[in-house]
Amino acid sequence: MSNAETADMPDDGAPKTPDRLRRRASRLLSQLSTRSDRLITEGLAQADARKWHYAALASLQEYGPASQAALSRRTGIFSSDMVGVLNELVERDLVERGPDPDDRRRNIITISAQGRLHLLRLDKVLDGLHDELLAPLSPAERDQFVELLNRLLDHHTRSS
Amino acid sequence: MSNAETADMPDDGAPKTPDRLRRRASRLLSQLSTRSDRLITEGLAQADARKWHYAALASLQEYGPASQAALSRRTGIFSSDMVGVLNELVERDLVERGPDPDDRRRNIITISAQGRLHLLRLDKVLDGLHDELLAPLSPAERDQFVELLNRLLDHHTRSS
DNA sequence: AGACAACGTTTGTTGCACTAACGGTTGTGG
DNA sequence: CCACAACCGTTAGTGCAACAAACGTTGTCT
Repeated sequence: MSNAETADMPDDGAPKTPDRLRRRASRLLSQLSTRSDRLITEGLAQADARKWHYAALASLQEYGPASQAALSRRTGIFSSDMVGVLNELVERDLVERGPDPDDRRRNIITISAQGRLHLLRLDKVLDGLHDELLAPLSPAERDQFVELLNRLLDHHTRSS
Repeated sequence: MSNAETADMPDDGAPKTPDRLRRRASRLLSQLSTRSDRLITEGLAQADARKWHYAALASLQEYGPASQAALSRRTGIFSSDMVGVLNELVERDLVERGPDPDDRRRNIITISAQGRLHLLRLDKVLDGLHDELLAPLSPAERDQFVELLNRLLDHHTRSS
């Protein structure tokens, strides 16, 4: 009976967030994630791109040509969604999609010169956006934040 | 020409995530958030609850009876969604919804004894789930993680 | 040969964040 | 007093991301 405010005023003034909610990592994560998502999505839209474009291009750049299935596994994008992403990338001449002569089930996706260039541009854009996203954190804190996220994500992807 | 693997093997073996993606906080956030969301949602489902139930009950417990609009502001739930949440809570006798005699536009929502009890149970459930969610982190790291999240979220809710 | 798995694709489902519009009510300015 | 804006709760609907199901095609294994 000592913790709750049960005074006469039932309402507003300062509509503050309950303490319980400010302590739950799950809630903070989902709230922050939607803000972050919106920021990134809008930022990339001005470069005529989506975050999945970046994921696919980055994967191609770092690991070389790959099949759509391999791309799906590396980026976490579902194959069903990968189709559309690659359609858009092909449309923009950022990648090329050709049949694999050794395995006619597969397509081989290759990044183009324009694709590499576009990837560099997107890197710049994302650098700026992340500066905005992580603005209140010092460089050291940003690194630790990323490290904690990676540890958590690794843990939850292994046991899936 | 020196960084990409352009060997003969075009494909799998170890479908690892590109480095670029492992460094972007936005991506880590959204990936982790979906895992976390699923974990919490499934866990709460076994207690016949959703995360929004918790948010509403917590807000009522900490700040006392309130109108639906006030609840919306405090929890971040949209009024349009609040309707359904409260319907479910009323159905379970966890809250009571009555008209405000002083302002006939409003409803006054009050948490019931059962509601308080249910909230305690949910706290226990969430404690367990967060133990699972934050498993790889030490207690100190968990605290710092939550603090960083709060700082970021505060920053991005002020400037909205 | 035949069973089975992987590939790319289409289609559809679910849940969430969010917008738009509504009738009903209140407070405000003139 | 009365027009008018602002707020309330509610309904309906949009857009998008994460995912599931099924398909025909192609490769692999025995």
